[in-house]
Amino acid sequence: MAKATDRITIGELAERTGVATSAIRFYESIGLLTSERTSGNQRRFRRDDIRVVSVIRAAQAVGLTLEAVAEALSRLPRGKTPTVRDWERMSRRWRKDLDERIAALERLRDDLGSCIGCGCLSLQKCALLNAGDRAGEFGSGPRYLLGDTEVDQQPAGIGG
Amino acid sequence: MAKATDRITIGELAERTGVATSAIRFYESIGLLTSERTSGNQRRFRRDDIRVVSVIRAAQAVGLTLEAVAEALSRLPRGKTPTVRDWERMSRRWRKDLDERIAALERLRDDLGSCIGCGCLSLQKCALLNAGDRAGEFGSGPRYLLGDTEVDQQPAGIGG
DNA sequence: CCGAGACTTCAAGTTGACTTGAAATCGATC
DNA sequence: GATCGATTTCAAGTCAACTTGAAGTCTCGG
Repeated sequence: MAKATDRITIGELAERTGVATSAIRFYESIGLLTSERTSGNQRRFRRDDIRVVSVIRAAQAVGLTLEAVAEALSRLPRGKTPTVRDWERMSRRWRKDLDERIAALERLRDDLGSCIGCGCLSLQKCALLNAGDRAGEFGSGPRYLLGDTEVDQQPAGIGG
Repeated sequence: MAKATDRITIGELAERTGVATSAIRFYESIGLLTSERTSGNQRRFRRDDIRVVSVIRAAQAVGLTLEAVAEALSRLPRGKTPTVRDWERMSRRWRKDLDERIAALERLRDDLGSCIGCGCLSLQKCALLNAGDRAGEFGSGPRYLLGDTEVDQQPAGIGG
């Protein structure tokens, strides 16, 4: 599989994946993709890279950073395109992240719900607001809301 | 309520909310908070602002941008601290966002699940990967994975 | 063999939510 | 009234994930 004539241009890869060429170059620059060059220095990707790019986007959709994707891809045999088995392994791992992320949001939703239900804004029990008011005692803000799961949400401040 | 002696310094507000003073100044700079000044030009916040900051953080935890928070706060009577009723209104609205966000992630999880279950990586049916391979026909990438809900995920590129 | 359009590199810009640093001033305490 | 930590302003830096622009080169259909 993957004959030499199978090579595609960056434009084709972009079209097939719906990802901008600039993004693809960026992915290559950080090592998520590799390519060969024509005699005229133009990139030629393998058809399989369509799948790699799709995997990257899927991972991002799950909420993973490109760094995490790189980590996952680096576990594959050198430069190999993910196979069915590889994909299964990855998606299983990513699913765990997804589940945790969903759980965190549901936790938050429930907190919101109890807030609405009990009118606890008076700062006695409100799970959301109380975090701020207890900070004086505990020395930490509402951060716990961001989930202590290993989903590697930003460490302290919300926006990196 | 809110006597003149009730004013707190930025440091105190920071400590009580677990938010850095620089972040608080930033919030004020974009109009999320207001303060008065001492004769020596130092900020003095109202005790109530602890709650405002907590609301800001809670909103962020729900996934809202500061712009959205500003929008929500601007609906309050001029410069008023959110009351129980205000908070209920806000949290109800935010909950809708939360629900949509959760739904999007669950959709994604289910797609992942069917992928894992059916070994469809061969690009026949995989909801995640197929998006990339069908792009040639539809002219759009795996973007639908990012959710078409009004949750205002980034429009096209993932990282704005 | 030519021209249009795809491709190249590299630096700089973008967005959101802040943080960091410098240099100066304030204010509470001894 | 000195001291020292807290506070001030403002510009610039950070981070992720790209995008944009400029200026030049390649490729392919006719």
